Amino acid sequence: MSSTSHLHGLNPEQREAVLQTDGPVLVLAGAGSGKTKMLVHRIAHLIRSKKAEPSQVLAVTFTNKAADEMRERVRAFAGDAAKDVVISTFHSLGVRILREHGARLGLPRRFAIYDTRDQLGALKTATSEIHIDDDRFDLARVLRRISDWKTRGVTPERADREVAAEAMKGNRTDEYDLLSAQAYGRYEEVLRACGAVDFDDLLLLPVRLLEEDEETRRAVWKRWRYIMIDEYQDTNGVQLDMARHLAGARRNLCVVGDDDQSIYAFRGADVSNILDFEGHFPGARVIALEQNYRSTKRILQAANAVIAGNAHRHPKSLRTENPEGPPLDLYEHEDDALEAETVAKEIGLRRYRNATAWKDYAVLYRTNVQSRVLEETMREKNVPYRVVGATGFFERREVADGVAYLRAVAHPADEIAIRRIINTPTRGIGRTTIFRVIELARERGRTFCGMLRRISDEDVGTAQAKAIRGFEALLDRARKSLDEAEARSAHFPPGTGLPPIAEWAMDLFRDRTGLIDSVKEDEHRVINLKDLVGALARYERRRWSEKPDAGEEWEPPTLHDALARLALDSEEDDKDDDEQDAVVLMTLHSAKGLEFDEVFLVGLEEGILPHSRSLVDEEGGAGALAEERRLLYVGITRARRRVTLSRCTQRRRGGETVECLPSRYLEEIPAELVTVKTAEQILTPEESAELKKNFFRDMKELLAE
DNA sequence: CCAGGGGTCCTTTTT
DNA sequence: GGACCCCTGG
Repeated sequence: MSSTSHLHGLNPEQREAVLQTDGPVLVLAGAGSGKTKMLVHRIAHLIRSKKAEPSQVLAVTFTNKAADEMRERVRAFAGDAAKDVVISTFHSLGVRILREHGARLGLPRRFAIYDTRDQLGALKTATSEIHIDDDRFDLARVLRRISDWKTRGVTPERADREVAAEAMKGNRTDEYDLLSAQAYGRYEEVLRACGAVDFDDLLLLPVRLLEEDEETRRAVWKRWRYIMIDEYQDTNGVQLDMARHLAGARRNLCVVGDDDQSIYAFRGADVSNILDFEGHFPGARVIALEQNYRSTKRILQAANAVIAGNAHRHPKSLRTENPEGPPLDLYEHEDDALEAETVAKEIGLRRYRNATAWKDYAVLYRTNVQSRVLEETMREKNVPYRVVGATGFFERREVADGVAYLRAVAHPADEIAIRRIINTPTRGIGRTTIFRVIELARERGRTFCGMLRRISDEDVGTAQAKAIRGFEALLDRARKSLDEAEARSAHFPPGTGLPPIAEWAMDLFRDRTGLIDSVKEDEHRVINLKDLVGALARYERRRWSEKPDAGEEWEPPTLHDALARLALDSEEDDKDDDEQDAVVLMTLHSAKGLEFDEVFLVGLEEGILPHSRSLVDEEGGAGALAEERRLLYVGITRARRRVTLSRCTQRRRGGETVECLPSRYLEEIPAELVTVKTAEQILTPEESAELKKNFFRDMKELLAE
């Protein structure tokens, strides 16, 4: 077999990118240009041409969703030979490196991973300890500042010096800068004392290891010989460093991305990483994928017109051989309730007329709050929908409590988790007692958790001390029974019932802690807790299904590992799998990388898109507006067949009604591509009757099932 | 000292 | 729907 015979089905650009396996390569992949297909072929080519063992190939993505999808497609295309290829997110890769080599940085073998909520808790501990009145400050803002330093690799000492230097020069220093610099160091200490790392650390610490530790470096270079990075335009400074270290002297690095789809500057992503790739990796080949396979000509023209307004871009021009397609629609509504209603009606009508499925339609918005009205209206009109992303499963109070219990058991030093559940359900340990414990811990130079373990009747009241001892005993017993559950889970494949760790968790929530009992008046909350147990069960089964055939190393399922995955994969909750037939609601950010037949882009107004925060220029500068434009570009290019835009002249925000002006980007779309409509035009009385009949029929079908 | 009820404010985008 | 605060009653 010739080594290139499997490349048919690719266009010449894609083929060139696949075959370019030595040295650094930048693939500028326009929207809808089949870049995932190209990556899948590239992986297969590396294996088939015997350039690398499957396990020496590493593909890095940003989201678990993207990793899952690529894994699936690689397996479908290249079969079992490719199952050892490592496809991982940056953060999971970080966990992997830290588990193996983190001890060199003094990290415990089983560290906790803190999400934003936990980070805020840790920051609050940190600021209260240095006697900063936290009421006056928005800690989320302080945290963003700290995170910003971390993603740029700035240490607390350097942050302190920089801020002090600015103040010395008499520059107007933000009091937030001063506070953040002070809090930063203490925040890091709190994390270490809790045996925890935050999301930034998952990138930062592995890079530090790769820089400072020869052994880690050698291990990584030995392990992976061909590196691929998807969505490269979203990398930040630390991720660029990681890319450099992973590639090493071999520089077999292939990055794929589209600078026009860079939408994560707010979390440190730096477009210049992709714009200056040839500077960072001299001698790099640059290949552009400019053929679009996804959208109609009109959609592409509209998208191109919008993005053309941005100055600093890699020049490229997308073309397509797809049909012209219908014009884009633009609705102008009186308010957001009417907007939602029209979207729901339109989808119902079009689905009926075109005999399409609910899941062919997506509604995209700039901010999560916008989903509220849409959800209400969809429910009202019996349109099945699915909200992707935020206010997710893990943010529900009871689920967060459940997870905190799991963490309190798995990580005895995890102060944030323990403080969250020490009095849920209430067991007589109130605020005053907690403050007393914090005070005592400081006086005696102990950690909060250490203090809890040694509390005496004289330290707090007798009743309180008893309650604390009871709580500690509860955790101890839970730890012992977890050991047994993990032992069973390691030795026996899961049967039909709940696997051991999941069963243990169920027992913990139901009997040991009374958590389920405390929420039993709300059926939903009980179900959510059971779903959390279900997530553990799925984890255990998956772990077993990944067990290699013989001899090879395999990590049996553990609660600690399950928690790490849960923390990194917020989508873990889509138990009712992706294939359910429902309209998809999500933010423009979540939509990147996806495609739909029809896309509704709502809220195209000044203040929403572009978002008001990008106008006031906190630290984003002029770049913020360019990023808003890219968001719209991403939104438009998600559609295969049809795009419907809408805006409102009024919108309810909080309690009051505010006036809205059309988004500045709307007038940049050539008028001949757009049909302007008003809500009255969509449905004639006959159509509306037709629609009703349709719903009736659906209901009947549903009941028949 | 603790629990629970009833106000207030707020919400850019995410691993 | 949250997180947070203040108030009341045990």
